[in-house]
Amino acid sequence: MRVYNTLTKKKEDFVPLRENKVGMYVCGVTVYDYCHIGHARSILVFDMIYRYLKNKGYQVTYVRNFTDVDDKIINRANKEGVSSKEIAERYIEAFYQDVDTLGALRPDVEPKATEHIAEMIELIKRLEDKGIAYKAGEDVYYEVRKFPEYGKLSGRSLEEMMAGARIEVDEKKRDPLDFALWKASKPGEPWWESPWGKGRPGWHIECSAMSMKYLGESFDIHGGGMDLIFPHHENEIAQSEGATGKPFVKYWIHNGFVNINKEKMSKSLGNIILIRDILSRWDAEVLRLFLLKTHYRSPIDFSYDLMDSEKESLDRLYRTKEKVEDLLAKKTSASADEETQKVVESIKSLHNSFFEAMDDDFNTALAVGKFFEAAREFNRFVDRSGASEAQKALVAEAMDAFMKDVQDVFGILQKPASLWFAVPEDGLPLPKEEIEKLVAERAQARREKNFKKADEIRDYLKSKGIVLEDRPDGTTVWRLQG
RNA sequence: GGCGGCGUAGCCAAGUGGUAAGGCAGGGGACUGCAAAUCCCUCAUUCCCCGGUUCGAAUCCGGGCGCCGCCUCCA
Repeated sequence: MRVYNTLTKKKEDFVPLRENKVGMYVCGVTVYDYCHIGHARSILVFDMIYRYLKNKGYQVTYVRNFTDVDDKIINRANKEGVSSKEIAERYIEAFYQDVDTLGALRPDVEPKATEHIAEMIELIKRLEDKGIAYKAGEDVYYEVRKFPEYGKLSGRSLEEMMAGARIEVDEKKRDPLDFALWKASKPGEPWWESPWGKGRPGWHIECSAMSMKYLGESFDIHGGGMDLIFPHHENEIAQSEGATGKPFVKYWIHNGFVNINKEKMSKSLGNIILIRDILSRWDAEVLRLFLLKTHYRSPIDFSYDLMDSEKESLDRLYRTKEKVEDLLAKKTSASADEETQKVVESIKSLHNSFFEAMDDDFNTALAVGKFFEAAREFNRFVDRSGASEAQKALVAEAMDAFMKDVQDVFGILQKPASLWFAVPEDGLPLPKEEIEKLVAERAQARREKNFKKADEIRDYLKSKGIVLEDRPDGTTVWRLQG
């Protein structure tokens, strides 16, 4: 398996530090508001990576934190006149609602910053002892000039950054790029006792402290959105390696951004789309497929139209799944004849290509394409050949094996097809009884060759948004349009 | 100003030296009483433009145009 490493700017062979074990840390969210589509991408990209590593047999320890002490939380709390704790708890709960609906697997550990203050203080003390951190007033800063490799992740030198610095010069800092490890708390802010007085941690130190606590001083994968490369991850490296003298992370993985109409989503542009808004309109699997069809490092442009067309794609895969389910239900023991064998081999070969694509830096777009090709092979055999049900079932088994991995790794096609196509009991354009009565009437009319009446009924239902599908066995199924 | 990315069909998108995956939409056909679904064919002689390297380039090099991100909180 090869993985693109932000640190080296190259694809590298993936070799975990400890055989068969993978430690993975992903920067979670600051809990001061509802999560948006950008968070969803990061969550789902790393969910896919976590799922794939497990699927390949690695023993993965996945850690994702909550930043529950931060300026933005404090501001929100003050604005609402409640405690920071209350804000954090509220949005942690909202976060869980969102990720659960998205079908993202829970990480193995989900540490909160406020529960690891002691570890952070410990780490800051280590840096202080080494002379890398300095106290300035009640604050403690990291002295970037003491870490010669500062800038290695983001690919810039201190000199370049100094030249282009738009950072306001803080009198207390020795250097404008120095960053806070510990901040003295102002009145009304949460605080903890520390060797430097009452205060709270800087943002970057929590990830160094928590990742090393749960994964060790050196671990395999650290991920997050592209925007975290600088300064957050750069500072994490400086803190961790500065303290331990050991390489912090082997592979840095960063996902691309979600844009709205080619523009970055931002509060100031007012183009934020929340996860919960999307999930009220589409099933989470539609969003997953939408994201999967673009490589995780590329920017992706979100739009409702694109989601609609992705829904069409998924429906198609579910129709295929429906046929697989039906065939497996009545499977019999038979050995494959020559034609069947050919199709089975072809599907297996595509199944294999799926893994090859995934092994190449998680090329989900290619991998999804392979599954669509297999679906076509399967449909062609099942709907067109004169093969027996037993032979078709053998092909369905090969397709099912492929689909199991797609479900496992991509988190799509997880429902029974009947559930996917199930119509809601309420909110139907017509009462369910009436629809079924009309469908039965039409069936009668068709038996009597009264096609005029049959078509009238079908057109009427169509005008109400109900589509009929006559099966070869004489039955008729109905579905809601799009 | 510094650093980085991108530009492939109507739309989305994979492909980084060997002759353009896949999906959505569209057109034609098979199937069907007619449809729907499914399948087949079709839909980029060409990958932003101009030069160059090469037997061979969407892929490498040089120049240009356009879009975007980071350098400040940010997934």
